[in-house]
Amino acid sequence: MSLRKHEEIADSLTRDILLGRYRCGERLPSERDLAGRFDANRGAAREAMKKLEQLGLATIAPGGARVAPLHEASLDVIGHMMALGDVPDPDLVDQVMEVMASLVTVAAENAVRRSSDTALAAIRAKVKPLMQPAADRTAHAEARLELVSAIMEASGNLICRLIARALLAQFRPRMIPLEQHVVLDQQAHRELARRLDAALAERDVAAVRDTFRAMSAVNRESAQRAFAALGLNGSRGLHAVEVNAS
Amino acid sequence: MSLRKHEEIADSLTRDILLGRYRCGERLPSERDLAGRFDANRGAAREAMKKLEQLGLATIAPGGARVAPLHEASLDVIGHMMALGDVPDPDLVDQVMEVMASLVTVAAENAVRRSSDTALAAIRAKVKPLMQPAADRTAHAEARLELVSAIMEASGNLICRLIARALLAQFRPRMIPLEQHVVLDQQAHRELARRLDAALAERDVAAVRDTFRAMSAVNRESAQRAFAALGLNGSRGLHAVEVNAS
DNA sequence: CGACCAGACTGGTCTGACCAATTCGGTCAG
DNA sequence: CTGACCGAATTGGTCAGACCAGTCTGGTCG
Repeated sequence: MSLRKHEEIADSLTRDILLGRYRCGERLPSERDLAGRFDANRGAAREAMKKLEQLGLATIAPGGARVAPLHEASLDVIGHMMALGDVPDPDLVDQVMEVMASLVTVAAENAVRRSSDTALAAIRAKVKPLMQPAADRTAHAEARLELVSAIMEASGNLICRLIARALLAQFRPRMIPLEQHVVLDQQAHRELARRLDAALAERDVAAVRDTFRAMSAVNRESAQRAFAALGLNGSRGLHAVEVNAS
Repeated sequence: MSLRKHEEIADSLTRDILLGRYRCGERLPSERDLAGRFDANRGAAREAMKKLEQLGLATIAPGGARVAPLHEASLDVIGHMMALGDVPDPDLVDQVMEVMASLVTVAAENAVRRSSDTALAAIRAKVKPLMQPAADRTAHAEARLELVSAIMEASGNLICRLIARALLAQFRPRMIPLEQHVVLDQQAHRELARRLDAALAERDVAAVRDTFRAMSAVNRESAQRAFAALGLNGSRGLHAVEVNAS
């Protein structure tokens, strides 16, 4: 058990809430109660509760802490939601990829409009590896991520960067167990990369947008195929974690 | 001074970091030092540092805490960034509105595709008020927000909802001082609302997308006009808060 | 049956202390 | 003079115990 006490408590409570063992609005155990139950200091229990509040899973007030509605949680909960099972929920993964695609498109439009020629050339350099047959799966994924990072950086939109970073930080580690089942349509991807490169060269905003949209569709489909290969069809777990109003 | 000690310390440090008084990578004062400087308990200083770490503004490790690169911060920093001056930075506001527009579009596409007829009718009911001359400014803004909320809820994309909620929670309060200077092109907006209503009725995804894009353009322009009315042209403060790599 | 009140309970804060790891300074060998 | 090296001071991490103000609960009284 390398986890510190407050992490142990926080993880346990997080799981319990996300799995619906506490209903929304219900009272959570008191700090002293938790401290006793986990054989820990009250400070540890307190820190755990703070963590839960930071995640937006609980509102903590004098008199007692209560479970908050899930739709008021922080963005950081999705990492915990994806960690509930040994494999993340397919629907959730698709939602993350959808939002990521949208953000990348926004960033790309800005990058195309605002970047200097040299900055644009740097981005195109990141596209190059995607136009050639990939050495292996992870190398290809790595190249795609580098392209996304470059575009985010060049976009000049800090909000975009922050959200994308937060999403990827929670998303990537949870996708590792799936990586070996992802079969990307390399040929289609190479063709799209070529189109993207051309669109960037001409600073054709509409073409860049459309190409990214197509790319994201390919990625999302391949991810869902990976889930299917594991015998998981969509719409599975998100219903258990009901998004109920207060 | 109704602020508690740890809030006072955290706010002070947050300002100092965001204003660049501490460089990225630089060491922050120790907890004991802060406690002495603010005449507070070490627990208060500790809590303040925790808050900074939660904001992603600092990485805190045994041996000392250091300032983290801004682009690795949490989404919650933008609220603090917008609170740096008496009026938020125009560029930052535009970035937030751009991302929001993108998210709303994504949500709307999903809502159109996935909603039941009754749910879609509920959304169209939120569009109705926007098709008529608004009673006053705030009522119109309120109506737009309700529409966005309804679309987010109907989208079924939890990530979208969480991000939009987090953004709006930080965005709205900071825009209050600007509200009186915002002059929205009511006629154009009514026309767009009509187009949106028609597109929703026909479940025309492309039309919905285009209409939202146009709406967001109108909103962004009117916001920037409000800044111009205050004598603030774009590109002002974000350069002071340089986004420097580690 | 409802209003009300006291006591138990809760989170918020403070004090003071100890530990392990990291920093930082000076020291000493090359 | 430079470098490695080592120990003391400092740092964050944790713990224990205590008090306060506000909330909540359960029983009592009208």
